[in-house]
Amino acid sequence: MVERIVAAGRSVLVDDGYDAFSTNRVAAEAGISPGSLYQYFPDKAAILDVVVDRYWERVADGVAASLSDRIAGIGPTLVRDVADALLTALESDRALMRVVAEELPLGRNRERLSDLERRVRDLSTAYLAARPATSRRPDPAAAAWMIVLAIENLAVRWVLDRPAITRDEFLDEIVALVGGYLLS
Amino acid sequence: MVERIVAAGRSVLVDDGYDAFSTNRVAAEAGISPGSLYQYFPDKAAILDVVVDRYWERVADGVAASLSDRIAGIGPTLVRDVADALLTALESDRALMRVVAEELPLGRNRERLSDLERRVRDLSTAYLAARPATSRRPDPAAAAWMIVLAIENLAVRWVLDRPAITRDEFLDEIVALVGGYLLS
Amino acid sequence: MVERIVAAGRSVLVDDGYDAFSTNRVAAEAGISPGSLYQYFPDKAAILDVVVDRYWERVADGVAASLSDRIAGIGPTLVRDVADALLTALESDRALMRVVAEELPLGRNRERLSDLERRVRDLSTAYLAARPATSRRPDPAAAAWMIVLAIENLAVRWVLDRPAITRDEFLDEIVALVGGYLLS
Amino acid sequence: MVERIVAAGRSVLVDDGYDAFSTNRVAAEAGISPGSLYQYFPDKAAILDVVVDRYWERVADGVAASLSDRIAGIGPTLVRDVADALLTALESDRALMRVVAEELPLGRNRERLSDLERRVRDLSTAYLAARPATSRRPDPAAAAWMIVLAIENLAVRWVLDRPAITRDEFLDEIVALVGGYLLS
DNA sequence: TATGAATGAGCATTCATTCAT
DNA sequence: CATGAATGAATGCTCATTCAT
Repeated sequence: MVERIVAAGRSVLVDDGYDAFSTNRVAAEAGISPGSLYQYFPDKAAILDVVVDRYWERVADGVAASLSDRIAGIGPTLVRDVADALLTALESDRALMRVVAEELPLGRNRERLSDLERRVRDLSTAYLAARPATSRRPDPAAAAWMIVLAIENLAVRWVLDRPAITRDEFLDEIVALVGGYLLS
Repeated sequence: MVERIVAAGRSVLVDDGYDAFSTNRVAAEAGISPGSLYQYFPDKAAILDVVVDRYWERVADGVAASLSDRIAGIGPTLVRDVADALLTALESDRALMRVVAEELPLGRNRERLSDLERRVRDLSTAYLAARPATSRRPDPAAAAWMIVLAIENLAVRWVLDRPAITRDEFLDEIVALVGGYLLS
Repeated sequence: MVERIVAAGRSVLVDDGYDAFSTNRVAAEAGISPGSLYQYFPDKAAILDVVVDRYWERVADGVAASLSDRIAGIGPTLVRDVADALLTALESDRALMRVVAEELPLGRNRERLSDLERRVRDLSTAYLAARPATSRRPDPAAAAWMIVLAIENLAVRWVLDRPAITRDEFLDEIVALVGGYLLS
Repeated sequence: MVERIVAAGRSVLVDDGYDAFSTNRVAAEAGISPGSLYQYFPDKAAILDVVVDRYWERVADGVAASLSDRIAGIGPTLVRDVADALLTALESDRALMRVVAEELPLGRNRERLSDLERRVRDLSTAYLAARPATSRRPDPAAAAWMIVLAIENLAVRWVLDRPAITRDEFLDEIVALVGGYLLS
């Protein structure tokens, strides 16, 4: 039932936009009564949160999977593969992403997003600290912070804005950005 | 009077948040009657737009000033100076920035922000195209797109998240990021 | 509940006039909250329409009943009986009629009223066409139009203005008006 | 200046309808400031009243002229001529009449209209009382009341509804209506 | 006299939430 | 559990009127 409501929430968000995301609308879409919503969620914001969380969770899972794949045998394509995974995850539901990224107050995304960022950042920090040869940056934590946010944001914008760069070119640029940064 | 209303709008936004940004609340803050708002603005959104526009305008002006200062005698500190200017501009009203960046639907920021991005991007593209020596990146437009968005977002996040990096360190990292990228 | 609202609407109209017919006023009179109005009516106009329609419906029903009673055995008192029925129906809620006729934009009454007029006119036209002996008027449709409007308006004005003519005298005059007209 | 305002009021009424008849709109149309309206009229209703009064005054004048023309040498075409004059007067500003008759609360027309009705009714009563031969109706005042209202309303409706009767036919019917009535 | 900015009570309408059934 | 009618505070906005200039 929670599933039903969350799915309805996603539909409303994608089909009608954030402004139409009212409890009545979601309940109607879910085929239940407005009152029933409150048996499963404390308030409207909680429904939205779950819908949004689910999205970022999916993204985080995609990236994490790629990361743990790679962590075993770290290779020269680590960055590219992670960025690739991020792009793939982001694109998995572009309709929802558009609404989430453009119509929702950013704050609503923050907590989930911070989790993802923190996870990847911690991993990166550890990686950089463990392999001094890969980086000339003085502060591994700072470097990880820079890299993670830069990649995340560029990936989001690339998906959203569809600039005149192909996916492969974009990944090349990401690799260049990270590689050049670490070694300079 | 427009000033009074805009100032009141900023106050409400900063003090009470986006959800409290109602016409009555703004009018009360401005010490005028709700009806008077409509002598100067066609509707509520227009007030908000001006408040937000003013902020981004200030940011854009700061960056543009730094850019035109530097363009005369381009030196090795171009990137650092621009990033510095951006940070300074962003920090000029951090309270407002927090609300603008976290509570407002991103879409509302987009137009103004896109202007700024485009201006800086075009300038950067031209710069890169004119001085092939500064960059090994194959596509100047793509490189400019990468750099501008990366700097912008990192700067915003640095101001917002106040991570454990000093301002100077952060600027160093930005310089390293851009420099390393262009030369790799 | 629809009944409750319509009754409240009538009360407000009768007691406080058209200008006081606000959704809040009607809701208060009905002892419900403003929001509840919208569970049963799409907007304020719809409430007013029902109140007014109900009145004219009652009038139409009264006249129609008298008409179908009489149509079986048409007699010399047809006109008098119909006018009598009209008067009775009109008088059934004189307080409401006053507001409906004097404070409402005529346009709002027109549709309902036109229905009633058309029904009676069509019946009259058929009657006159079928019995040439009853009328020397060349055009039955035109004659029916004249008669119906004349009676309707005179009846409304008699009820509203309460002139110095008794009900019976008034009905006599109506009979004379119609009778004289048809035979001249 | 009063003229200017009244003319502006008429324009607004005719061009934009009763709902658009706001003090600001009228002032703008008159090319003056809203405040100046109140130098010449106590309130909005007063402006509307004058606009409407002017219309009915013109109608009354037209009818009165025809009446006094005819009163000298009364002839068999009295009724027809008066009805003709009424029609002409009514049609003199059909655009305004439409708004006045369909969008305005009837009450607003009443006073002026009552004047006209009373004048014609009194004249008719006197006429009928003075010439018993012209009427078999027992009560001249009642007969005058009937006739005046019937003609007035039929004329208004004829102008408004434009039914399938020519002007001449309509006048014939009016004559038949009145003539038949008085002699029956 | 003329102005027009300022007023502010009032309006129709929405919607997250509750609770009796 | 589920319902959905009922809620009512809150919203954005209007406009007849005033009054300092």
